[in-house]
Amino acid sequence: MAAEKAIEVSAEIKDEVAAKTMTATAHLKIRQLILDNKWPPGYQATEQEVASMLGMSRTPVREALMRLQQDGLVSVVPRHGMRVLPISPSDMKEIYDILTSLESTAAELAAARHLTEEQLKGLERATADMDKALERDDLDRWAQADARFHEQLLELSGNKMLKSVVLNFIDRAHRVRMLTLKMRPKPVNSTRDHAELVNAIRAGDVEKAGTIHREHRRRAGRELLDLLERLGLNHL
Amino acid sequence: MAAEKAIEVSAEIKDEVAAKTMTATAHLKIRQLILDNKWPPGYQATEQEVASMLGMSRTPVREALMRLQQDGLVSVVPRHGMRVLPISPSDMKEIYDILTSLESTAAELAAARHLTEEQLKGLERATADMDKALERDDLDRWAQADARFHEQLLELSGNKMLKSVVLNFIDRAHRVRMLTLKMRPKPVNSTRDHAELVNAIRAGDVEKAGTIHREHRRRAGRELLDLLERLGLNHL
DNA sequence: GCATTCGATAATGAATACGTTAATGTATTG
DNA sequence: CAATACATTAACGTATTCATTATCGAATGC
Repeated sequence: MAAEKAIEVSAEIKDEVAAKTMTATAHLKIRQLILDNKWPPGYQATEQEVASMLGMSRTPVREALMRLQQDGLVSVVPRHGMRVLPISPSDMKEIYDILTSLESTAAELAAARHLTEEQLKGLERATADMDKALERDDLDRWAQADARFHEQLLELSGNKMLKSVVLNFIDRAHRVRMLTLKMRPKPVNSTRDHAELVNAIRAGDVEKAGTIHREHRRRAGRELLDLLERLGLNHL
Repeated sequence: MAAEKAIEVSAEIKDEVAAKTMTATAHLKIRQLILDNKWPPGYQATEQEVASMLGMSRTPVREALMRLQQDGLVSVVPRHGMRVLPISPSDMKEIYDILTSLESTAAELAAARHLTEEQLKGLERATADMDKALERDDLDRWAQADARFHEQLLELSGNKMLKSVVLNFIDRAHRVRMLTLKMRPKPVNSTRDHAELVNAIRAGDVEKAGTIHREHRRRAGRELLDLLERLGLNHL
């Protein structure tokens, strides 16, 4: 009875992830389905349905769903199965306040470490890629480079726990950011912000690195929230 | 064969938590055993052993252990069961950097909300209790009041996700803080800091609220790390 | 005596089985 | 006709079973 659902699981996703355990596989696949909007906000399915779709038993699916619930991507309510959580503007505000706080701390930590040019290389490259992508109006590539920049920065902060928390919140916001990517003003000054940030980090200017990134995130958050409000988008 | 372990599960803990599901029960009980240091850092047990101790099957225990792993309290390694994670000084630094960042953000958010006296009541009471406890040299009670203060502050920030992240990191650091509570200098200026913070929040002074709390946490973190280093405590 | 290989053991990851309980639809009653 | 009671069903939570595989120890060879 769970044979087909409104949204089918594409074959690629079904096989490409050759992970270790079924639980890990289930977690990865479901997460990807959600991030890619293949399972849109509000999408519901019972444990058994998900299990059938993924070709495994309920046990690992159940475990994966519990993890995803902790990750803030789904909610699991008895008798109704899992449900992909929609993101409201107020959720986005919460997320952006957290990201602003933690990422600027990451910038400060990175600046305090007096990194070598070698270590800064990754940030430089990502910045350059963002620039290039922007020139070509290739927003998808820009987003990729931007993501790389942020991940590098987190890595360079040296704080592993901070990194994993931030990556989780980036996941939560992913869908909304992708959906609005092409609606918001081109991120022209984003590149400049990033370049300035790299310089501050290179100079070991903790204060400045933190401030630049805080302002950068604040602005981005405000723009995004304004957009959501203007468009009346309430649950994404 | 799992009948008795070096460390027995006390009867109170075994029964007092009458939660809904076995999984939730297991999670709560194990968490409590770890926070109370009944299962000290490095403590190991197989799924089956834990299940026997808690009087349930492996299934809910397994689920609980996965959650606790995400919470950063245990690690689960195949064939060796769960292991209570020790906290190193470098872990403590990571945790304190995160707490400093997020809690000062919480203070800023609270200040920005222009709270009513009614809402500030909880903070006032907690501060007063800290004072009283300190006068009586009752550090346990002081710690309780301190915890209440921080939880109230998080609540007043209005950011639920931030609150839950912070509470998780407070959990991770709990053991170390309790162990060092009586070794570090009496938190005499802590009360003053908190009173000042409440005033800044009352006045709606975002900048000041953030700064005060940031400095407060930074100082506390430094003191704690210095202590750990002086005592050569490496895994708690 | 020490290292290595082989095999018994046990712990895990996953599937399955089972009892409980909430949701749904039907029948009954006012 | 509306509301309530009841029966049915299915989803879940947990226990149990099963296959796989790493680990530990003993036996063997050097």
